[in-house]
Amino acid sequence: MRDVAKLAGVSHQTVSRVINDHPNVRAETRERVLAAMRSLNYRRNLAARTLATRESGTLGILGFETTLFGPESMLYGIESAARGAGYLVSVATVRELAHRPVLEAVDRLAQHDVDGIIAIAPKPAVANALTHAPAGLTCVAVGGAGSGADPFPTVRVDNATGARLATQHLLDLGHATVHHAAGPPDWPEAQARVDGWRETLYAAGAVVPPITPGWWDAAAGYEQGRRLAADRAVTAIFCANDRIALGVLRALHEAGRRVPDDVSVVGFDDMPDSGYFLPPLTTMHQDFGELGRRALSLLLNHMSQDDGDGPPPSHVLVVPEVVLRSSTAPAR
Amino acid sequence: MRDVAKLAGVSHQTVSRVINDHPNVRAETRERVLAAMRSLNYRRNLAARTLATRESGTLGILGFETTLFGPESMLYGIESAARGAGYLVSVATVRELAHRPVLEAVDRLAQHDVDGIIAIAPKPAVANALTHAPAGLTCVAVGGAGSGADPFPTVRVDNATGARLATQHLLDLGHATVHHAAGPPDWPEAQARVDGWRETLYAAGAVVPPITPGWWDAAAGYEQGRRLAADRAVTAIFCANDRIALGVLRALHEAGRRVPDDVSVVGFDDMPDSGYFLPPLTTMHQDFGELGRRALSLLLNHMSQDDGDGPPPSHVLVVPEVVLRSSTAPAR
DNA sequence: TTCGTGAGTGTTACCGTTCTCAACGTGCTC
DNA sequence: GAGCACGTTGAGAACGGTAACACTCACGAA
Repeated sequence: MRDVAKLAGVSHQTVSRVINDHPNVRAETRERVLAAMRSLNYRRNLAARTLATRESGTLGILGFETTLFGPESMLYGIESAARGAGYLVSVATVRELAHRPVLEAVDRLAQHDVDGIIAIAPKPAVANALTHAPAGLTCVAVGGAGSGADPFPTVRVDNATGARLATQHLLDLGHATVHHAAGPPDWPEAQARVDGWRETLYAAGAVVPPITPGWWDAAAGYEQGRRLAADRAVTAIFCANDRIALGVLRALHEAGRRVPDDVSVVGFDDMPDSGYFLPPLTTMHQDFGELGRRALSLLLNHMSQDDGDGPPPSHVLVVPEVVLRSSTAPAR
Repeated sequence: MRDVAKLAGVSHQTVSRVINDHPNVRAETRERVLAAMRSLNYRRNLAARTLATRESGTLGILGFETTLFGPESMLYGIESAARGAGYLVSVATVRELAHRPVLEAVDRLAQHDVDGIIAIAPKPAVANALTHAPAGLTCVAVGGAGSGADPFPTVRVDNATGARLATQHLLDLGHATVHHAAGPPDWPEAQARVDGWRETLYAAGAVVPPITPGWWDAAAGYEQGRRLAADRAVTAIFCANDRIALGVLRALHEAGRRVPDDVSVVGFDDMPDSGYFLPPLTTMHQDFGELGRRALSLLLNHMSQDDGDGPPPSHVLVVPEVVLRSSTAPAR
């Protein structure tokens, strides 16, 4: 920077002003400085800037170390949006969604002076830990299913509504009731899907079948599918996600129950290849990339106005949509 | 830091020495400093350290903005290993695997003073761009299929061998020949799989069926599957990855050709739920997390010895393994 | 004419580390 | 007992920017 200043015949401060688009610089001077910068191939040193301003131009993403489809695809949405806003993203993952590890991850990010954090927070432990983040560090939580009164902005999927839509779709097809292949009971998103499903059945005066605790993958879905396939009364199944649905489909197939002729199946997520399951899966579409972008814009919003207490945190709720394919059919 | 020094009754320099585990500090002094640090809840400012040392404690990952399974799951392997080594990872993604965007992404990372870069480099454009990275910035490429003589370290999957194993497995089952549902022809990894497949057929004296250009997803697999299903001579198909295999399975099913009774199918990748396809997919297992860890350790290795020209770059080659499930059976 | 005002620019301090080098014991060797 | 190496410590200068403030003009109003 000193070299640039010398070459342009100005002070380093003027160079700084040019870099930061300060208005009070004569156009001719600015040109001279820009020319000098070009000819010296000057690049501003971000570390020095960070030291002086306490702003790093970096955003932190707090992730969950696993191969769940949702969290992964969100990363790209966030990253590309962040790039557009001039930020780089750093990732810190936790192996376990517990208080301590999450705090440590936040700490790692804070130590690197991130300007804000987007936390993938599918379980309350993450959100709780977030409230203990250093003051002045803006956080946004995405995922999970909170009270809607969290002390920080959130972006969430309206899982209950999604589940209602899925269940109603099956009821509308004439099924007497709808069974549910549930996710892990300690995940609020899974619980919200159970709630939406159950409410819809109540409202329709349908029997509410029992559920068993599960997990998000096909293996767990297969287990549940075996249970459900054994019961000839089952004609419609709403699965907590597409991977579970994949397992359920296999179990039904092995039991000789045809989909959708004998049993209708609905998934949740609309992951990339669910249109190629056997049969192609009717499911609830979620746009995770969009979710990430929304989270980012929320974060930037709150970062810019975090002086004082500011307005109450915003809460974005995204409603999934039904994607009709071939795994559902009218009850016979 | 000044406060810590004052409280401990030493100079700031001594505090710095304690932080950096400099040997020449009296044990008693060190204790005093550590106590002061604890009581003041001192945290070293990384930006200042970066400014002084030009080392940021951050590693860059150059990714590809898409939902391909491999690249995604590598991230977690890298991140957790990096964490263990005391690094944070920053991610820069490109939308397009071309020269310019890749250079820009490298540039973004360089501007944030990353100490090294792991580039997901499935296509040569990435590797080429990497050679133009700023001098002194250590890079490692993972993926793709280079000459084995790249100027930087690489971690690669031995796709040709994987394809050979898959093809041989099908030949060993008694199939006269093996058809191939290929990936995109301009991706070296896809090409290597074609090569391995073709060589194996040659060696066995089997007919080499024609292939058509494809893509990595189930939709493309479905297209290829329809073509192959129409040909009653097809009894064995080696798919360039599991997603393609999913599409192929659907196409075969719709054509009334049973798997594995009429046709055997093998995939590549062993993605999480391929054991729950209909039928469960025999495939080539790749451990992407491990790939990421290998890449990281290679990077750290080369970073520590990058003074001078150092030794020639290492090249790691990982061989995939056959995972036998139910989509293959002896020819009838 | 005189003074205030605001645009344009420079000067100096400061952000929180590490690096370089000098200074001070202390114990050992000769 | 003098000289010397070495372990221990400190003072000051980087590192490369930004912030705060002072200064110089040109211009318009009093």
